[in-house]
Amino acid sequence: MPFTRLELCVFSLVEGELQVLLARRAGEPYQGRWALPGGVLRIDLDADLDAAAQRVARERLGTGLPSASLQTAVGGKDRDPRALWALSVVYRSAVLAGQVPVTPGKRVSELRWTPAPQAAADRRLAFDHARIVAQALESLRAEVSELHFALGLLQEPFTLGELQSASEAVLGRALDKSSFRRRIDVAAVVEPVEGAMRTGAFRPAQLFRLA
Amino acid sequence: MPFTRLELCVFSLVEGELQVLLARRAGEPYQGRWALPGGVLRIDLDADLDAAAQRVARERLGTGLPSASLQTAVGGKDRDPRALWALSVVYRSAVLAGQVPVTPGKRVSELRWTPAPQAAADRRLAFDHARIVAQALESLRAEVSELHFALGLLQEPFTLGELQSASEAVLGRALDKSSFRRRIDVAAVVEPVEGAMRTGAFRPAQLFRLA
DNA sequence: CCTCTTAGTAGTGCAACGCAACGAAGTAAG
DNA sequence: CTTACTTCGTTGCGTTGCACTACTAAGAGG
Repeated sequence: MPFTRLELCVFSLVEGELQVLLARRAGEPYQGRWALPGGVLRIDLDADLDAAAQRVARERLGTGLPSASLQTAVGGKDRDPRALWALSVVYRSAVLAGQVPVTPGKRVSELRWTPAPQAAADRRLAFDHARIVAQALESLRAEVSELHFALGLLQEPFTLGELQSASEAVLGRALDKSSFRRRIDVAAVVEPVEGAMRTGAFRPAQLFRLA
Repeated sequence: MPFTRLELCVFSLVEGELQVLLARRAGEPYQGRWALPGGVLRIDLDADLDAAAQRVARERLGTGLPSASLQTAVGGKDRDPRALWALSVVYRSAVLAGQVPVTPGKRVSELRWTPAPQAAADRRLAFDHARIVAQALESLRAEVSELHFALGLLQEPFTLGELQSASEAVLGRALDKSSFRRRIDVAAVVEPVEGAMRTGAFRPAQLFRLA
């Protein structure tokens, strides 16, 4: 049986930019290096993979991740110095950076938000985690392109302007306002919150929630 | 460490229909029932997950699967009577039914091609394999919709008519000829084999291969 | 009242798609 | 040889979808 781990790829919008959560490793191997938060699979504690992801999140980040979902699996020799053979199940999640209080837990000395494209290309990341981030980022972008919004990236209710800004941050490019609204409309992915408006400096905007 | 297996979801076009390969189980558990061919992960034999998929294919089906690729992973309690906790890595592949000589190997008493939508809904399949087939079918259809053709489903060279028929068999619906050819053209996914034509009962057709 | 900024809505032109029809190239039958 | 039939491959056309531009709407602040 291989050494079996679970890694978390947690995305968030921090300062209007898509960032991924990295953990500084408190112990060997790769002590002091940045890596995805993760832990070993515990068949005595976890009912299934989803439960394992929640447990690992609580242990490493001090919080659960309601929107976590299975991303992929990687496995092979020489992936981890602790074992001849290592298998990693990768979970992906999107959270509100301000809302979810991530605090360094067991085996983590520090947590940091890093711009996602930068982390995906960072060769200094421990293990093969840069490749894992790259793949998760690609998959997140594909979903946002198809208007399957990552629940958790935005707080409900939200305005269409906020939804568009979030999509642009994920995709890394500007979108056309009118096209975006038309696609949102035909896809019927959001519904207006009757009577609720976001008031601010300028014209109030209709608030929406996911349908 | 969990009990770690690898399952194979092998698709093919048999009699113009998309079918999936099922294996009748020779031993317990679920003896005599139909299931996806699979086997335990062997860290002493496999360099990585891809290599493990090839080894399992050779042991159970008597042949390798050049086009196999990772599909997903499932894990949890009570998935397999042999262990408290079982983790399955799922591989997906597409092959030419006639070309690949599948023969029942170790722990398999019989092999059978079953229409994919039927297998995906068959509650009599062992373990949670019906759900796995359903998910793999959905993913295969998404790829064919985007003209990322499953290499292996067709023998090269092929005619555009054959490619369209194969796509229709996977998707389970008819496609428009001129639209299909236009999309193939702009995507530049195939190139003509100069001078090679398929002769048959009627007008010969240009042969193509993947670009 | 005017200006600034953001919210939201047309209009417009191009590209893609579905549908249908047509000529081309071969076989098969009379 | 002529005709019918089948598949291959292309073309034309109406409709739909999409991106881009430009416009109006609504509130804040001077």
